[in-house]
Amino acid sequence: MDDECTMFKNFLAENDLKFTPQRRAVLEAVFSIHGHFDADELVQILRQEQKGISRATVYRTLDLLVRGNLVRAMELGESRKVYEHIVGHKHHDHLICTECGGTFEFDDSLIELLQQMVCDRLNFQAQTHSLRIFGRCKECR
Amino acid sequence: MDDECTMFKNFLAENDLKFTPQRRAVLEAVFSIHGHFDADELVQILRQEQKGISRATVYRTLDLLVRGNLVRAMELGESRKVYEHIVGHKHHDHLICTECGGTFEFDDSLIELLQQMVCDRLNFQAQTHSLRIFGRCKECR
DNA sequence: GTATCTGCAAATTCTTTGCAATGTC
DNA sequence: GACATTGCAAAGAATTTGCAGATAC
Repeated sequence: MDDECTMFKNFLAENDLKFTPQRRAVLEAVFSIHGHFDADELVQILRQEQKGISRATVYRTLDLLVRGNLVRAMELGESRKVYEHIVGHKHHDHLICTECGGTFEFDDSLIELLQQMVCDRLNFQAQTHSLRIFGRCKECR
Repeated sequence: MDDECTMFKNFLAENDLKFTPQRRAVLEAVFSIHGHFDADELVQILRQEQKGISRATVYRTLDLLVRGNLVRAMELGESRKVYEHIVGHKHHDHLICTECGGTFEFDDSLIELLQQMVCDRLNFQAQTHSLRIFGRCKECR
């Protein structure tokens, strides 16, 4: 629980940025959510906490967290961006139900292999990937 | 070249929609582009053709083309949506360079297999997928 | 003829930015 | 004390929508 805080502080220090109460609050909110969330959900959570943190600060901090590799940004087929924290959350991919909009995570092991093969062939240096499989979930079939 | 036109007409007829000159123009523009494009590029092309087709119509028609399975919509890491036509364009995935923003297509054969495995396990009925590998391309390394 | 289309401009949605006041190191 | 940061409100970018007149079938 202090892990991410230290990481964030380090990232900030390395870039001559400051660790403010607002940034701490956003960080805590982000790590209190166990799944996906979007910027607005974060704003709502922080609003409930009465900390008076502005939407602009949420966006700005989210950007820092992504750049600091504490948070991953994704598009799950919707228009707005969706985020999830990285620490203690291993990489996974998504099944997205086109009927109910639900998302389901799955682990990839073969994909890493495949990624390697493709990249070798094209002389590409892979950093990360995003695999989304769209279809109909168990319930909606 | 008439293929997509027939398909689109069929789709429209099936849904009690009309085949208008504007829709024909958008269709032709879409199939005149051989790679990815976004809504605005389409607007520009049509503007050059002096056909006076409005931005709203472009968006509306693009939506129809996607629903009619003539066009695929994707997000390649940018904020705006990117499209490509489907007919005569087999499915592929993308390598996206995080440095220069370039995109490179590659074919997937293993992925289909992997998709099947994952879906069987989770009782999910796959319709399509999108695999994006982010990293640095040959030039940018 | 009638229900669908179109263009227009206004509205939405999500995100970013300029600025003056404030706070961190 | 200097420079980063904040909130606010305004600006932006991409897309959607309401409406009145035009049009395909």
